[in-house]
Amino acid sequence: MDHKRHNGSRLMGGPSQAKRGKTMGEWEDSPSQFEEELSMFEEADMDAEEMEGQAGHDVIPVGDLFSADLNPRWRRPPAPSLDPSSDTLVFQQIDLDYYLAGMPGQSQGKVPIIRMFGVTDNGNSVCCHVHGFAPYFYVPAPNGFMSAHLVEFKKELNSAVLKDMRSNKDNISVTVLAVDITRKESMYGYHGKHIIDFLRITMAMPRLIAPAKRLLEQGFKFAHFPTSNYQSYEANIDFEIRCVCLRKRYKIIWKTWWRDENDRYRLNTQKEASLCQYEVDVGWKDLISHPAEGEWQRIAPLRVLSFDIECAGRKGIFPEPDKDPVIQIASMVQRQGETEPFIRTVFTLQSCASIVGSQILCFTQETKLLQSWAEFLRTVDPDIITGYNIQNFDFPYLLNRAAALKVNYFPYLGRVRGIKSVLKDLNFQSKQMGRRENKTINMEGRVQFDLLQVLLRDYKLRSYTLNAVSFHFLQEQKEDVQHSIITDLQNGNEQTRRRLAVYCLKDAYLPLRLLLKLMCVINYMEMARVTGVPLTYLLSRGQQIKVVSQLLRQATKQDLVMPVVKTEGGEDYTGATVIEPEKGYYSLPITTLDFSSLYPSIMMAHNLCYTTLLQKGSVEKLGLAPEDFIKTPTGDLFVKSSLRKGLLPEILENLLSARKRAKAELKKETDPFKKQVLDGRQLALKISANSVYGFTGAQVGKLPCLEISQSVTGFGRQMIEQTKQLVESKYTLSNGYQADARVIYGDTDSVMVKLGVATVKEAMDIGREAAEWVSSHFTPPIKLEFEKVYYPYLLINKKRYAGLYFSSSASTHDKMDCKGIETVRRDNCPLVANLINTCLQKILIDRDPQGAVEHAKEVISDLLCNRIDISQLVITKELTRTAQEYAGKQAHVELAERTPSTCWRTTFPLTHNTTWSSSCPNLSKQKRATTHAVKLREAPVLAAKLCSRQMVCVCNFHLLYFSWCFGK
DNA sequence: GTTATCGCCTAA
DNA sequence: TAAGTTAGGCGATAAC
Repeated sequence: MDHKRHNGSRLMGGPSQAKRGKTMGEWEDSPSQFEEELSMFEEADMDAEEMEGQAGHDVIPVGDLFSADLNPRWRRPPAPSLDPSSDTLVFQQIDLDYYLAGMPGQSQGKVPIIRMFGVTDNGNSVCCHVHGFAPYFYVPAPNGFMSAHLVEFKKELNSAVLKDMRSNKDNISVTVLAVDITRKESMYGYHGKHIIDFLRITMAMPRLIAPAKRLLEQGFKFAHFPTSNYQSYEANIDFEIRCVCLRKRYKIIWKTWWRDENDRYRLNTQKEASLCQYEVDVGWKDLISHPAEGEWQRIAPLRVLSFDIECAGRKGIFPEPDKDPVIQIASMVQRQGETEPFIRTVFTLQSCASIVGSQILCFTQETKLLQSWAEFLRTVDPDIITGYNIQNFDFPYLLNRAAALKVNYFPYLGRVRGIKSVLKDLNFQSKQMGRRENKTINMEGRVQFDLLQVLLRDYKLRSYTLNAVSFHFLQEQKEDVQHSIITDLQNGNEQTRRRLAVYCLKDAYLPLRLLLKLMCVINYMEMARVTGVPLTYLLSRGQQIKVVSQLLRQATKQDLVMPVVKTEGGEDYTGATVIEPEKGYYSLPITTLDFSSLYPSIMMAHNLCYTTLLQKGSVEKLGLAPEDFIKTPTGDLFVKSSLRKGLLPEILENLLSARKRAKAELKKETDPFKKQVLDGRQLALKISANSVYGFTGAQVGKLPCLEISQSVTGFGRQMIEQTKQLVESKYTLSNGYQADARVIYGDTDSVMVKLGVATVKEAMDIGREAAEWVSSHFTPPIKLEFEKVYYPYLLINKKRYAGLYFSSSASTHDKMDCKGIETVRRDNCPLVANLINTCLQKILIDRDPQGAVEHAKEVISDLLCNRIDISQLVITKELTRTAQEYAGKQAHVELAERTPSTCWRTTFPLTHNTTWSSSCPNLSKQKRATTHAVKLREAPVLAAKLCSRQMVCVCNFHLLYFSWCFGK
C-alpha cells in the first residue's frame, strides 16, 4: 500500500489564489497537517489490530457493493448473553419516548409503553420497554365525593371523551383507565396545610389528557353531582417529563443506570422491535434507578457519529436535493471518553485515491451510496449523531435526495424497526432567541446533537461558520477548498476527488473535536441530570421545561400538585434599578460590590414561592398572626419558612450548592481548558438558578406568578438603594476615611464606589470590609461581595463602561473589561470593534489619549482612502443571518464569494470627503444624528449602514477622549 | 427639525 | 403548541 502522502491539492486551474486573505497563508500547510493526523490514527489502529485481527480495506474499489465487505469494527462489541433468571441488565439511559400498544390479555384498547434506550458498560445497546405507566392528571374532588362515586365518574368521563373524538382511528374503547382518590394540596398559594381529596385520572394515552381536561373544565356532570367546572392540575406536563419526574421520588435521576429488581425482567426475544443488542420488557415497578453519584456517575462508552456531506451544485446555485447529487459522505465515529475516532470513512461517488488513515468506499451509483450509508449508520448504531448544521442541512438534504432517487430503505435512521424518519418543519419561537425556523427528523433512540445548534444556544459569537468557530475554539481551520470548485473536483480524477474527500473528512472531524473540546456531551448530561429533563429536550426546548421539571420533582415529594393556568399576557411589572451614572473618566480605583445571585438569594431569604403566597383574604381566613408572614415591597404577602418552606427556595438551594461544588473544582483545576468548562458549568447552574425567577415572571408560561417576580425585583430595588446609602453614610471624611465615598454607578445587583483612595490595595481592603458590613444588614443568604476594582475606569453611560479589572492581585490587572461598548457588540463591523478596542487600550492601559486620537485618525484615513480590507467592514452576524435564510451551511462559503459587499467595494469606494473631524466633537445628543455627513443616495442599504457605523465609532472615540479630558 | 417608535443587542 | 425577566443604549425611520 502506498503510504506516501498524495498531495492532490495542486490542480490545473485550481482555486483562485486571489481570493485568499493575507491571514490565510498558513492554510497551505493545513491539509498535510490534517492528513498526517489521519495517518497517525492509522498507526495507532495497526497497533491495536495486531491483537484484534483484521481491519477493513483502505480503499474498496469502485463497485456497487455492500454488506459483504463490512468493516468489522463498525459493529458494536458482541453482547454477552444474559440469563433473565439470574443476571441483571445495567445500562445508562440516553433517550426515552413512548409508543402505544395493545395490552396483553385485553382484546382492545391501547396503553402507552415507555421505551428507554441506553448503553451498557460494555458498549452494548439496550432498548427497554417499560410497562405499566400511564399518563394522569388531577382535579379536586367535588364536595361530598366518596369512593363509591368513582365508577360513575370514570364511566361518564370515558364516554364524554369518546364522544368528543372526531375520529377514532386507533379504535379506542377505553379512554379513562382509572380514577382514584388521593390526598393532595395545590401548590399555588398557601392555605394552611389544607390537604384535600383530589381525583387522579389516568388516561390510556397522553393525547387524551387534553380533551379530558377541556371537558372537565367546560362543565362536567356525573351521577347526582351538579355540573361544575373542574380546575385541572398537571394536565400540561409532557409524558416524558412526567415519567422521569415521578420516579424522582424513588431517587431516580435522569442519566442513571437501570436494572431490574428481583431479576424480574424478561429478555424480549419475540418482538425485536428495535435494532438494539438487548431488548427487554420490564414492569415500571421493577425498574431501579440510581442517582448519579459515586460509581453511577460514570458515563457509558456512547458512540458519537459525526458526518458531513458534499453535493455537486450547479454554478452559483445552492444545491437542490431534487436536482443535485450527493457525491460524498464522510463519517467519523468516536466513543465517548476517548480522544480519537475509531472509524473514519468516506463514501464517494466515483473513484477516489486512498487517504492513509481512513477507509474509502467508492460507488458508481448515487442510490447505492445513499443506501449503503444508511446501512452503515444502522450498523454503527450511534447513540449521538453530530455534525455541523446537520439538522437543517445535511439530514434534510439526504432525506430529500433519497426520496427523489427513490432509495426506499434510506429513511430508517432510528433504532426502532419500521419507523420511517420523516422531515418536519418546526417553528420555534421565544423572546430569548426570536423566531427560528427549524427542521426536525425523528430518529428514535438516537440523540441528534447538531453542533451549530449547540453553539447558537450556548455561545455568543460574531460568526457561526464552521471555519470561524473552529478557529475560535481550536485555532484550526477547514481544509482550503472553495465551495464553488466542488463540482469541478468531483468531475476531475481520483486525485481531485481525493482532495474533496480530505476536505469532507475534516468537516466531519472538526465537529467531533469541538464537541470534545467544549465538553458538550458531558455538560449537557450534567444539565439533564440536574434538571431532570431528557437530553433531547435541552436542545429542542426552552428554559421553562427545566424549571417545570424541577418544580414537579420537588412538589411530588410533598404531595403538592401543580395547577394548569391559562396563559394570558398582562401588564409588565417593574424590574431593576439602574443608578444614574456619574459619567466620566476616573483615574482613581473604583471598587465594585456585587450581590451574588441576587434574585435567587432574595427568593431564598424571604421564602418566596407559589406555596407560600398569601392570596387575597387568606390572612383573615387562616387567622394568621403578623409574625407568620411578611409583606414585600410590592405589597404582596408570603408566609415565613417557619410555617412552610417554599419549593422554589429548595430548588435554588440545590442549584446553588451544585454551583459551589463546581466552583470549588474550578479552583483546584489547573488545565486551562477544563477550567473554562467548569466555569461554563457553574455559569449554567447560575443561569438555571436565575431562570427560576424568569419562569415566575413568564406571563405566557406554565405557571406565572407576578406576585413572586415583582416582589423579587422590588426587594432588589430596595436593596441597591439601601446599599448605596449605607456605603455613602459610613465611608465619609467625618468617620475618619480618606474621602466621602460616592456610588457613581450601579445596575441591578452591583454598586461602583469611588472611595477616594489612591491605590488598588486600599480599594480592595475597604471594599471587602464594606461588603461584609453591608451584608450584615440583610437576611441570609443575601450577601454583598467585593468582586473587583476598576482602575482606571471609564463610565460612558448606563450599561456602557470599561476599565482595567483588578481582582486576583492588587499590582497587575487581570484584563480590560468592556461592557456594552462596540467592542462587545456583534452588530458592529470588526473595524469599529478593533478601533474602539485599540483606543480603549491606549486610554486605559497606556494612558495615552493623544495616541488614541492619532490611531483613530489613521484608521479613518485608511478607510477613506480605501485601504481597509473588506472583511473588516462586514458585519458577520448579518452574513450569518442571510446565510441561514439560504438554509444551508455551505451558504456561508457561498456568501463569502457572492456577497454584494465585494461588489460595493468596486462600485462604491468609500471616498466620501466627510466632515467627521469637525462635526463629531459637538456631541449634543440629537445633533449627532445629523453628523452623518455621508449622504448615500445611491448606495446599497448595508453599505450605508457600514459607513454610518464607522462615523459612530469616530464619535464614540471623541466621547472617550473628551471624557478623559474634561469629565471628572 | 425635532420626537416617538422600532429593531437589535447587551447588562444584570 | 411552546415561548425565562426588565432596563436601556443607539441607530434608523416614520410621524409630527
